[in-house]
Amino acid sequence: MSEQHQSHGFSARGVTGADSASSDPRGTVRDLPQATVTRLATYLRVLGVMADDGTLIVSSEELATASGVGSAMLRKDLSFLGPNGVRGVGYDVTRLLARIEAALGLDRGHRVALVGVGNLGHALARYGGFGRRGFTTVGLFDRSPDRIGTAIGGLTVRDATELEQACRDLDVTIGVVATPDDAAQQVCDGLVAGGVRCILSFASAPLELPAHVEIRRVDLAVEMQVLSFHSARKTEPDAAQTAVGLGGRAPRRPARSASKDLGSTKNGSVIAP
Amino acid sequence: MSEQHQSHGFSARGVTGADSASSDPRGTVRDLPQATVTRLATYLRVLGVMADDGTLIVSSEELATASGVGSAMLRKDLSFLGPNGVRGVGYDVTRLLARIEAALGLDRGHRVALVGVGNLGHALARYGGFGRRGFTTVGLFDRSPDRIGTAIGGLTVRDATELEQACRDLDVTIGVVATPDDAAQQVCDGLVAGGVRCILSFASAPLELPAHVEIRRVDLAVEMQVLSFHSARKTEPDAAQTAVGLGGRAPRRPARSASKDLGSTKNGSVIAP
DNA sequence: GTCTGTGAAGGGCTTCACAGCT
DNA sequence: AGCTGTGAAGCCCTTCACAGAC
Repeated sequence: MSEQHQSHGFSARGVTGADSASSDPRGTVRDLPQATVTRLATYLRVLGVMADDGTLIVSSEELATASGVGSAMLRKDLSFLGPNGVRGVGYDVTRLLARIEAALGLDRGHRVALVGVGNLGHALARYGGFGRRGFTTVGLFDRSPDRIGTAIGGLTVRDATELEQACRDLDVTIGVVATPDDAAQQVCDGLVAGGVRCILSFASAPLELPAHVEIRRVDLAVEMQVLSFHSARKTEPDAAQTAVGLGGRAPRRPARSASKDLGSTKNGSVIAP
Repeated sequence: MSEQHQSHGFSARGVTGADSASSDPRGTVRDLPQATVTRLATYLRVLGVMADDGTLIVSSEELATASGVGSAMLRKDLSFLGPNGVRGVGYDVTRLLARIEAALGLDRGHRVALVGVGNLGHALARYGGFGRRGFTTVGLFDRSPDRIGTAIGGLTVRDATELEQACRDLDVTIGVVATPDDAAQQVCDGLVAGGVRCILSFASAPLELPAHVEIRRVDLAVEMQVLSFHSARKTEPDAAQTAVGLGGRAPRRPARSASKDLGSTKNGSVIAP
């Protein structure tokens, strides 16, 4: 429906749909590159610290450095949200913060259901991180009789068989799966049946879901194995490399997230400079 | 140094260094695309299940489907390890498993130090996932007097001030940071000083490290916020979409990892089909 | 005939470099 | 003069389609 507008420098394949291009008068934005979405969350965090410090204005260079990206990429990321800065000056910290929050939909508040309160799930339930920035945990579920009925962080663990109905009743928007692999698919099915369309899974099992459900997986085993590869690439080399690594007291380099959808460091190379 | 060899269809920018191209007679492989490394870990898991089931031969189509990727991509990924299959037949499960394990350096065994045994760290310490597949947790550290001296999963929590020396003594190859943000940089410095060159961080603070240190970050807040964006993109739309979502009982779609370095689903689009 | 291995085409993301506003 | 916003170039990755081995 409607017409392409194509107001930005990219092609038309972002992460939204329907109309493409810019942002409507209010906060919502249409069509952001996947990689940009991931980084916006990073900028948000840095901006939060700056706001707390009382910083009022920040330049793309400063914010980029603090976020561990290049200033050009930062500017392009922000440009997808429409004009956000003042040329010759910089960005208004508070305004930019609000702009990104709106773009990520954090201003609507999210209701989170957590399934599986074993080792990891229990830690997540008590983890404050979910509570902040617009996320509220509204339900805990497990299938173990030992855990059902126990209280964690103010919530009582419910029977996983109630999951579907509870998701509807509680109006859950995001489901977090922290169960063993063998239960993950079934749990996801329950979440989806309950109307949940966004899932964060810590199970390593591959999951099948309807196309309209968005899933993100965090697999610790994969992360460790990727590191293992890089470790191997540093331990056994045919010499030459440590020479470089030590020669000039290698300059510090900002860290890039592993969970980003794209380009960890930026180029994929990890060889000595 | 040395010469480029360029035996594969890609350009010369993989993730290793020194010589490029193929694999030496033994297991080690030089120059893999970052994205391929991440997926190899996924294949490994699926192959493990198949091996346990007694499957002897698997085709690229089968393995790809079970891993949630396209068969062409799977074949290209595997081709970086050299010839692994038999044309007209498929891949020998056991052999491929061993090949990937060797390529990821999992056959050397890794010694892991975990710093921060609070909420999340405690769960990770007890999490069996690290223990399997060649990873051995050899040290737990924290700076809280309440935790130092306690035992978790057979290990005693040590004072974080001992970190640097302990990393040397224990020959730690991978450090896991599960501390609060304000301690993360200091902990990383300690790990690096102790000779650790691969770090997995759960802190959301950006970290600065020497260029020869590989870091991967898992940031739960970022994951949640990315989901928030997608949730917003599904909740408020201008109609038209639910129609599609329900119309044909949307076919199941394999899940892609969030923690991959590249292309979650493959295209970045999340609009209705 | 079947299935692997791979050049070539296509797409998305990042980097560069500069136009444009203050 | 300074800094943002952005076309264009380049890079890396994915997908296609087929040559090649069994």
